Amino acid sequence: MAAYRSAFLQTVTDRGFIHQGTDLAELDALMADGPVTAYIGFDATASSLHAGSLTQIMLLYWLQQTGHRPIVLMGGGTTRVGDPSGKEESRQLLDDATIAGNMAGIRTVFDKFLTFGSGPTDAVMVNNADWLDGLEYIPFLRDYGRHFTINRMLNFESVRLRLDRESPLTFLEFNYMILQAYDFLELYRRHGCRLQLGGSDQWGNIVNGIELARRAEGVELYGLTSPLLTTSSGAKMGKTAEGAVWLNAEHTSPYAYWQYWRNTEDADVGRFLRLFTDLPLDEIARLEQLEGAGINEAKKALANAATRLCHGTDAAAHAEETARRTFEQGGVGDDLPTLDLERATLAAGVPAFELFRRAGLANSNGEARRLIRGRGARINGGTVEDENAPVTEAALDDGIIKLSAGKKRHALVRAMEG
RNA sequence: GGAGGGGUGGCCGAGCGGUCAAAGGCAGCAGACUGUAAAUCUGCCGGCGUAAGCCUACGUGGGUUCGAAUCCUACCCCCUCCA
Repeated sequence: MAAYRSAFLQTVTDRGFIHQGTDLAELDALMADGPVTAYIGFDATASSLHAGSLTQIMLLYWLQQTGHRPIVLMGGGTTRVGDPSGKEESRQLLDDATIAGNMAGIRTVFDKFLTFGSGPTDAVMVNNADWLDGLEYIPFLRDYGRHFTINRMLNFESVRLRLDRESPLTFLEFNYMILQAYDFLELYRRHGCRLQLGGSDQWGNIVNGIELARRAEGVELYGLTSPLLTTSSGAKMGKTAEGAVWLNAEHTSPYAYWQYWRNTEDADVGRFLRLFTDLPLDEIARLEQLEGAGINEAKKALANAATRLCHGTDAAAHAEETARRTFEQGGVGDDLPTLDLERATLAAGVPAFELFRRAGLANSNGEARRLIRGRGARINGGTVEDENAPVTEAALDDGIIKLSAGKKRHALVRAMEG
């Protein structure tokens, strides 16, 4: 592995973030020399980001930590176009209000990982709608269209994929890559941005931007991509039963987030520690050595560190404590999802299946029934035998009832006065 | 514009007048085994209902029929070939 002079390149290389890059030696010299401004583009198709974007977020995190300036580029303009991306269907177009709302949500995620401001290494968030919306067709074609040859664009993987499958690729989508290249140029002009980071699927777009800047401005820009991640068993990052693992507490609670990382597959622990935590590499090397059941220590360290970055020290400690009490002591922790019931309701009795549904451990009464019939449901640790049996205050143990669906999913029921 | 093929449950994909809430696979949930892991094996896997049963569902709207995912018809969308 090459040794770099710049802390950034050294760090991200050591941690496994780098898939490929342009002219790494030159970039290294540039970054060793002083703060460099770099960006990653995110689209505004959802109101938050999920764990699948974490690699990119961590790249920006390390960028800032090593003394450079991150730009978070929101694709407010390009979100309305849609990346070809090899998918069969063109992406659905969103309206402006939705996009604006999504951007605000995403900003709150980045606030956890980056320091925003106006200092030399403070992060900024910009919206490409700021320059894309005002583009005029003819001048744009004349000034920039000349730099793109169809011959080359047809060779990009995202395009070729669609053409090979003879799946229609609209001109709208085809333009996405031009607009994205233009983003890089524009960020260079406005913010002196020299580097674009992104997933390996963005390589073509990044190179396009570099190419365009060279022709239009005679300037050398750089690009780095990170590998596309899957878990060792091939699943996409950041997906679970409930869907995506979100990075904001409203969508995915810190406890659920902690659990996600705690349940990492053995084979992924080392890799994830390097990518998704800020733990020092020698500490990670030690954790990686653990074998058998000992590897659970490493998974806890992973969960703690990842949750701390995303939700803060307190939330991480809470989540860990809840997990400890719940799993290691068979007890309860206060971060567990909780259903509050009025005392009178509970006194009257609630059928077991209904209670499981209301506590969020089943999505429908039928699912709750099946869970119970399959002997996967427990109340205070005891298997529920009768799906219809009413659960009353008699089940209250120290003021709460602990419901479990399987070994991992737990919830609490509390009685409230009134 | 002409000719042909197709739109089925979260996804893929069978079914082509009743026995179809719809084969099979994937994903998911639960059980066993474990270490809150993976792999493996087993069960479950539209909604409501204790149940009988009812409701919703096979692109959309009409229709034929005792009965339609299956037949007819109009419309929408996708694909292939020809111009």
